[in-house]
Amino acid sequence: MSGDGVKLADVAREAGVHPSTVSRVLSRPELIGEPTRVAVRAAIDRLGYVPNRAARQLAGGRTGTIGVLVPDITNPYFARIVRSVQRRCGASGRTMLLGDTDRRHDVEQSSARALAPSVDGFIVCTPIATTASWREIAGAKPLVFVNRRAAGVPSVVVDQTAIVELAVEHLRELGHGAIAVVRGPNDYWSARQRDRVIRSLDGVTAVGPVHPDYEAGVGLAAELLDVGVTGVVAFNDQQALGIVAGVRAAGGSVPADLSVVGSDDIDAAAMSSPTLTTVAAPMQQLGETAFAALERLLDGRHEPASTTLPVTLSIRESTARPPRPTAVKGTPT
Amino acid sequence: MSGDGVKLADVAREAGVHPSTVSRVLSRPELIGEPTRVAVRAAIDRLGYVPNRAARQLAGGRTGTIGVLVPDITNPYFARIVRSVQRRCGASGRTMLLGDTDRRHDVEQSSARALAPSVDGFIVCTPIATTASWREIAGAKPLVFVNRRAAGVPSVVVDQTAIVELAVEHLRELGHGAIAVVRGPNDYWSARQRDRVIRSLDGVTAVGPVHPDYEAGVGLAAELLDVGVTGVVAFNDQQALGIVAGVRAAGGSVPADLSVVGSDDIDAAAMSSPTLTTVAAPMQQLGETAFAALERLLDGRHEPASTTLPVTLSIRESTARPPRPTAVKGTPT
DNA sequence: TGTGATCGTGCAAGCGCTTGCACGTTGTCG
DNA sequence: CGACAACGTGCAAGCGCTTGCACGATCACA
Repeated sequence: MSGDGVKLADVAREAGVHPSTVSRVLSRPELIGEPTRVAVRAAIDRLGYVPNRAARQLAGGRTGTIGVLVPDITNPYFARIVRSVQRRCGASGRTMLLGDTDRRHDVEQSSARALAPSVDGFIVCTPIATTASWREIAGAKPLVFVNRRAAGVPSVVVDQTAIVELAVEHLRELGHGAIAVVRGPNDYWSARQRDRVIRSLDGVTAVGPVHPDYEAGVGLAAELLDVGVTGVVAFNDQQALGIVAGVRAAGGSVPADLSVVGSDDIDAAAMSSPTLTTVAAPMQQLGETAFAALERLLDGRHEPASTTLPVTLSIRESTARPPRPTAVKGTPT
Repeated sequence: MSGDGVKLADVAREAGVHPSTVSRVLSRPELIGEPTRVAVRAAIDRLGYVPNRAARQLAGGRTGTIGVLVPDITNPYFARIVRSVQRRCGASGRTMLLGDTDRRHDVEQSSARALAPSVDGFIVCTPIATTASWREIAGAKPLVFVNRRAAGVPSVVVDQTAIVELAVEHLRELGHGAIAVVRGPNDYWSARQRDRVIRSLDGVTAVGPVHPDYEAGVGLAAELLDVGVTGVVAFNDQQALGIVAGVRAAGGSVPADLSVVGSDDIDAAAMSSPTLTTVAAPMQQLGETAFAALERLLDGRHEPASTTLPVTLSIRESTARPPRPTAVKGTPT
């Protein structure tokens, strides 16, 4: 009821024990005898005691807080990750400090540095594949990367290979022969992964690099139509939606003139028209896995392992058979 | 460069002054003589000193952190607000603690309580219009409401009246006579505001209450078509997009058969097809204004003022002239 | 019944910083 | 030229909690 302003000492007095005993009931209950423990617990919620984080951190060194860095919280992809991390935090009594780096690479580093003293560890979502300066931070504080791998740093990524393969395979099955895959920015880790796959695929045209957003997608549509492909795999859903809009603006239609596959499966993919066929990324799982990995690090179980999460194809309306089945584009024999 | 592990005392030694002097250079520089101040500042960035938040909070009482509570961070509306608050925080050297309440009203209260000891104040975004228990919290910690008003608590809201009026007016100008306005959930503050306006408008049918999301919008479409309205004002953009999809699913078309106006202007509104005419809410400004209000509170300038932010109509493709201009629906005279 | 191991709790020293107070210097005025 | 006011800086007492250590009680075993 009261709740605020109650401190450890008050609880101790109420329970008739020493403050340190109360402290231990909270942090290492197994050390305290059953009856005392019960009494202290009773006193705690009778008084509505909430530990003072600052004091706890100062004394104990641990903050009970983890920092999450994302390039842009308004991007539903990251918002989903953040939400799942936040939930996990709540469930384990931690709090989450969010840092939106505004897509600026330099901001990432500086906000990491600024947050560092107030967090136990970081979950860093950044598409950009620079590693050097992160090592310094990762060395000092536990750190988990999301969606980008770096030797020696634990990370959770989405299977970029599968994204491209699933999408292309789907288009092929529909009968598409001339397929384009849009490349992402050169400095994206995921883009590099995909590039590798794209190169390994026959009869697939790489387009770009193109920025993974709606506007860029719109701008891309005309080119795609010109090139004469009948199916395209966008870098993400926003871009895919842009392509759809661009095709329409150019007087074409999706999927009649061009089949479009997105990537991620953000909410808007199911809300668009036509609804977007896309390779769904397990964003919630990304967050949860990253959180679990970080917790393990915090518990001292060092294991800079990297997890790759699978993706699934979500078939909707933006893909269909090509105007007329084209022959597989390849080197004429 | 080193940076971490450097403490006040180190800086003091480096600069050849007493720790308290360094502390004052940081918090109340005007008390310190010019030369000393300069020397200390130099020492600070030579060593890359970053103050320890926990210690600072424990000693000073202030946390330098503000808590932001939102119902759902994956909702772009709130994401935008959060981002703008976060930016302001960064600019003023504070940090932001994000609490996603998962749309659960009970979670709001408990996470507020849990966060309370580690923040200087709150920005609370909650559509639900319960006040009682918040008073307790607001009494203890500075608090600013976003998008809901409550006597005695400073708040920043969007002009709900204008939303409905602008939208209806726009439809009328296009020649619509039979206009429906979708009501929001009864416990939303904004819904109650809008209800008042709706009632005051002649020839406007209130529909609902209907939940403000995509699915609900889809479900609503058939009913709207049946009722015979030619224009509808949705509660928000997600719902509007749902209505568009629902109309299409029912074999109709937007805006040919039904003009749809959304509210908020989330990114998806411009990315949908047809693009959505909507009443744009200044989400960034919402966040900034709330932040400014909270800062003023923190500075002791008590002023439980309430700000109402204006909205603007964004005309796009989802509204057009009705099939054929209908007579204004009203009581036959 | 004596001895040592085991368990439960108290004790007190900080964690890194802020801040009211005291003290020594200058500068100012009569 | 003495008294007094700024002014600038040092001093030290905490803020609320954690934790290594010490200590008394209890128990098992010989």
